[in-house]
Amino acid sequence: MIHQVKCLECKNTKCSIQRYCSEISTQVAELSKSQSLYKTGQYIFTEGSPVRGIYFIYKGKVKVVTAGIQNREQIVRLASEGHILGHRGYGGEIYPIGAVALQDTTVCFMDNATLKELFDKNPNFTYAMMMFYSQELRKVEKRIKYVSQMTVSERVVESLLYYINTFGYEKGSGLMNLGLPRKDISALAGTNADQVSRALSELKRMGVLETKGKRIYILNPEKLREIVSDFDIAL
Amino acid sequence: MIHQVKCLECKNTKCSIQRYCSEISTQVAELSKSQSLYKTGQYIFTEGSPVRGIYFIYKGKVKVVTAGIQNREQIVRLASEGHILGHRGYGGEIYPIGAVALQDTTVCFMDNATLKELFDKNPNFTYAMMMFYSQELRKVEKRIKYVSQMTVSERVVESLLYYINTFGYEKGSGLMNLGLPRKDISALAGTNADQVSRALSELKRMGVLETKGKRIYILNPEKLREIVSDFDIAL
DNA sequence: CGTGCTTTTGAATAGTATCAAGGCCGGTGG
DNA sequence: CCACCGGCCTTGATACTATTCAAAAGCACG
Repeated sequence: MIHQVKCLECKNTKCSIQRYCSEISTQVAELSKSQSLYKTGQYIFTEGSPVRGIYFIYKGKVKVVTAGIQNREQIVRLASEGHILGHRGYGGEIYPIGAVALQDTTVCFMDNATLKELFDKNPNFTYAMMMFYSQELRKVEKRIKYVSQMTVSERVVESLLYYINTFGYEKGSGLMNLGLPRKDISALAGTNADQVSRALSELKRMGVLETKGKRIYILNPEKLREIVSDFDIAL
Repeated sequence: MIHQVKCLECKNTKCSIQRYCSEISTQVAELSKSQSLYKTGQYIFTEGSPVRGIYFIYKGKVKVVTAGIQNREQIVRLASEGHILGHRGYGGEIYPIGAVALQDTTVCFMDNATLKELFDKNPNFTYAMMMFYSQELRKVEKRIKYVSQMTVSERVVESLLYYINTFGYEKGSGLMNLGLPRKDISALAGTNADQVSRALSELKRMGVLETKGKRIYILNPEKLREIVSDFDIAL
């Protein structure tokens, strides 16, 4: 629990609460909302724990994970400022996934009861959330498609693209923000660190990127997109 | 367009409209709803076509498909009586998937405008649909997990289980309703017919099922579940 | 400068897709 | 009723891809 930013004063324009809830409701929310800081590597909530509510990322970067077979970590989603966490659990008993801070991250939390009250008082908010879920569903299904039909190298490329779309990279050098270890890339691509290394070496030979230790520099994002262009379906 | 069943007289208790919309709204819906019959093999809507609204299965069985690489068909979902179709598209421009009747199927159609009106007048309906989307999201993510971590044989087992959960099978003989060709099983499991055949042979040797031509008899559903029990996560 | 971790690469192994051939139905027409 | 045909199913051989294990090299940190 840290310095509290009130919804009414919040500058995060991506937050659905601010956009779709009337002022009165926002004040209701204020009462029950809490804001917390999580340090790099810390769990915001864990897979299998009871659903207490929904989180909004105020600032920071997060990976959403699930434990696969033999407890191998699988990254389900990357999220940053303005994104919602824990919505997959809403309506269920326990969170089917966990969320880990990739850097120091501030999140707003709203418990189930408050959330329900907001839904009841703001049909527009409910509608907006429904549309959000619908969009998420389309995204996940696109993901299913590439997970099941791409080769390992292609999945690595897709992961890199997803990564720079979500977290960005330095326009000049091409350095990817927040050096993601190979282990994380492999958890995103659904393979192991060895294969990621091979795939990256191949991409180096093609001249689309450069690596210096664990740092990855994207030199030719266009060419990256070309590699997986066959899979690009309308979202 | 066939014999019309009015929402108010509809006996389909699974339909969300009937459950969550007030009587007045139901009458509004009545005006714009249409009901159509699709013959086996016929497309209810195709991937890539503009989103006109949402479909509800009144009676029948449907597969939801998407074209993969090299136009290889991939089955995204199986649906039967009471299930919703086309909701993934809602809020988007075009349907990201298509729907094909697996047997003669009657569906109710509701266009975007009517749907929006129902949402506006029935917050409970919006809320129910939101919860539905949330649940769908959890399901699809469970699917991602098994698609990316199971072996081919395991995916075939999972497909069979999914199939009998959705469409059922004769309790006595174990005969699966609606003989699904190997090609469809492979489209569901994300592989080809050859591999499905191998997996089925293996299952035959294990004594969990029997085949007679294209017909599949499930002898030991419990043992089937055991095979993939490592992947069972809470939904 | 070690020390420990991550990355990279090679080699062996396992798993999967593809191709081809043969067999088994299921339907059609003589 | 039976013979034929076409399509689907099954299975083997082969090529390819991915995983695993092991070892060496590189980097980060004290």
